Amino acid sequence: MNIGEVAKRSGLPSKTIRYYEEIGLVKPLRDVNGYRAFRDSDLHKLAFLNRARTLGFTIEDCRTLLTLYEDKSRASADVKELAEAHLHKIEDKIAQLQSMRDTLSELVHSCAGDNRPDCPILKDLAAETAT
Amino acid sequence: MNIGEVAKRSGLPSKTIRYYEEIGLVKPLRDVNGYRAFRDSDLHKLAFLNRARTLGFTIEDCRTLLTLYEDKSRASADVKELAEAHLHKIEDKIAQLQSMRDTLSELVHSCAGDNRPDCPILKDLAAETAT
DNA sequence: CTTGACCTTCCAGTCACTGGAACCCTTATC
DNA sequence: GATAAGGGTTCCAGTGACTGGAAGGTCAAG
Repeated sequence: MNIGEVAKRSGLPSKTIRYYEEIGLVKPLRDVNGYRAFRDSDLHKLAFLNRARTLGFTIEDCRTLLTLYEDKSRASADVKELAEAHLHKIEDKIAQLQSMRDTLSELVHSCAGDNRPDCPILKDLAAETAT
Repeated sequence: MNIGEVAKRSGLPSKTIRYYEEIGLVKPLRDVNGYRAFRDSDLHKLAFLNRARTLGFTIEDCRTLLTLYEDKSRASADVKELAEAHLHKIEDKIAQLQSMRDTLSELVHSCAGDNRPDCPILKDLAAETAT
C-alpha cells in the first residue's frame, strides 16, 4: 500500500504518517521507486495509534502501548496503570476547565454586552488579588 | 520595580514577563544599568494578563482584552463577544475530554490489571473500525 | 575582594504536528 | 513524444506559550 491509501484507511493524514515514521513508530518498507510500502501490520499499527491519540494518550504513551501490544507476555496491569494515570490527567484537566468555565460563564452573564463601556469582565480581570 | 518583585507581585515567572515584553504586551522602561524598570501600570497589566491567561484566554485574546481595557470608550459587547467565544471553546474542549474520559474509564474498569496478558484496553485500541 | 543574589541577552527545546517549496514517478490522453 | 494530473519524496520553517540553560554584567553585604 502507498501512503495515500494507508492514510485513508487509518484515518491519519499522510503528513502525520511520515512523521510517525520519522520518530520510529512505524517502519514501512520501501519500493524501488522510493515510495513507502506499507504492510497490513503497518496499517494496523497506525489505526491503533490513531485510536490511542484520539483518547488523548501522548506519543510516548502510544509508543509504550504499542510495545505492550506487541509483547504477548505483558501483564495487563502495566497497561491499566498507564491508562489510569492518563485518566487522572484527563480528569484533572476537566476539573480545571470546568473551573474556568464557571468563572467565565458568570462573568459573561454579568456583562450587559451593550455599547456602554462598563464591563464586569474587564473589571474582574483587572481586580487586585490582595494588598 | 525590578523584574523579580514584579514577578512576585504579579504571580508570573520572570521568564514569562520577559517573554511578554518581547511580544509587546508590556513595555517597561529601562534603568541606566539596563535593568527593566516596571511602573505600577506595568504590574497592573501583568496581573491582568495572569488572570486572563488563567481563564484560558490565548495571548492574542489577551492582547485584545488589554486594548479594550485601555480603551475607555469600548463597548462592553466587544468584550462579551470575545469572552463568549472563548467560553464556547472551553465547553467544546470539556465535552471532548469528557468523551475521552468516559471511554477510558470504561476500558480501565474492564481490565483486570493483573499479571495475565489479556487486556481489553489493548483490544479496544486495536479494534478494526470497519471492514 | 569576594560571595551570592540579582539582572541581562541569546539560543535551543518543548509537543505533535502542519504548511510549503522543490522535485520525482506514474498513468492517461493527445 | 509531450504534457498534465495526481500521486509520491525530502527538507525546512512555523505553530503557542513558554521554559531551561549558558555566558556574562550589576549590586549590596561582609
